[in-house]
Amino acid sequence: MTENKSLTTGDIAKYCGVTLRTVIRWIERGSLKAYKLPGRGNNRITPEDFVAFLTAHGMPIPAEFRQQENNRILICDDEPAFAKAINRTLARAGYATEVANDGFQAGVLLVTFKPWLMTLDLSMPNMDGFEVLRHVRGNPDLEPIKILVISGLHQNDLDKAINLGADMALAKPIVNEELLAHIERLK
Amino acid sequence: MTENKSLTTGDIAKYCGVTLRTVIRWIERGSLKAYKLPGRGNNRITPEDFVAFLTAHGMPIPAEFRQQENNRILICDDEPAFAKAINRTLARAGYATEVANDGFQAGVLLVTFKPWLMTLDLSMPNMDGFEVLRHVRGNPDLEPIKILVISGLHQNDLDKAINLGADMALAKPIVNEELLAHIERLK
DNA sequence: ATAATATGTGACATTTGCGACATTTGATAA
DNA sequence: TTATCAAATGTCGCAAATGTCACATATTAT
Repeated sequence: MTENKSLTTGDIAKYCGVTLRTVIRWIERGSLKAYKLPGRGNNRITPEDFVAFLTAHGMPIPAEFRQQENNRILICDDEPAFAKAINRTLARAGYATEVANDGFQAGVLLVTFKPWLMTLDLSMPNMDGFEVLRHVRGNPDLEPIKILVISGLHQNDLDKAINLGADMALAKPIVNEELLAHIERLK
Repeated sequence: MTENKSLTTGDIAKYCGVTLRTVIRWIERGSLKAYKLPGRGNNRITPEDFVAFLTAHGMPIPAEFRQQENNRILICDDEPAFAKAINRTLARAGYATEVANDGFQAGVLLVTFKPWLMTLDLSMPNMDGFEVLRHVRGNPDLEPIKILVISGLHQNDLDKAINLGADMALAKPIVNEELLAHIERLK
């Protein structure tokens, strides 16, 4: 539960190498958005507002506020057995993984799980991989996610996937070591 | 997830980024309205009193307590013409609408658009409406959204949809006035 | 029923807001 | 360069708000 905790003026002061008094002045001036507790009006700042403030002023962002990067991977495959196999490989390699068995789950997890990479199986009867690819690349609101296509289809389908914005396209069968190497290279 | 359940001091503390002790002090001072359980007088706060408290002090309101404005509707239909027809009807009636043509869009929009109601066509070749229904009702993290199923399938499919958690199931063809009336009744 | 978890309370420690004033910073003109 | 000025930031002290800790007890889960 430590992840979504609001910050006090003291916290901000430490992060910015500045006095608490100064932080309060920033808040008073409106540069830093904050809300007040009912007591005497002690200030609280949400992490989001803090990073917005930092980026707006070109200030360095402390490591703990940087988005956790390059460790969350979403596996999109409608065949549970295959998805499980990939999941096991990636989980063993230390990645935090989630599996989507259809387009709906893929959409939800893409937004809530915020992966930096997704593996996408094109040859799925219950879910059009090309369509997912088109949506993700066509929606600027979605994270600039890396997409690694996996497919048992023909080479021209892999090429088509690349043209649609996939960062990498692998043909089945997949060798675990190769998969991990390709993911590592996409970082 | 957002039932009409009373909140404990611990809940409030987490939401406000504050200690349980402080919450009790707010209650003692009268800033936060609460009632006491018979046992030792443990405090309980109704969601209504909580949001009243938050707004009164300019504090941010957590997403799960934000008032459902009952005006955002998500239309799930893979047939653009039919989706457009429903969209026109709902937009004219004053609703804010978004259209999802496949499961992926439905998943993304459900999370980002946060509709209070979704219309769901079951008879879609590119998207399994039953699967969407199952996912939405099986995922406690998703909003407790109202689901209005629209289908050209047989009556037993409508019944199946109701069993899966749909709040209403209408058979095609749809009469605009009836659709609006049913939506109004679900509010 | 029993165990695990959450809550209330008091005493005490720490942090915070704020005013008044000192010091630094950066720009500008002499 | 130096002087000067305004804005921003730092320092100090106090009162109020909030946090911490231990423990008894209520509530919830098993």
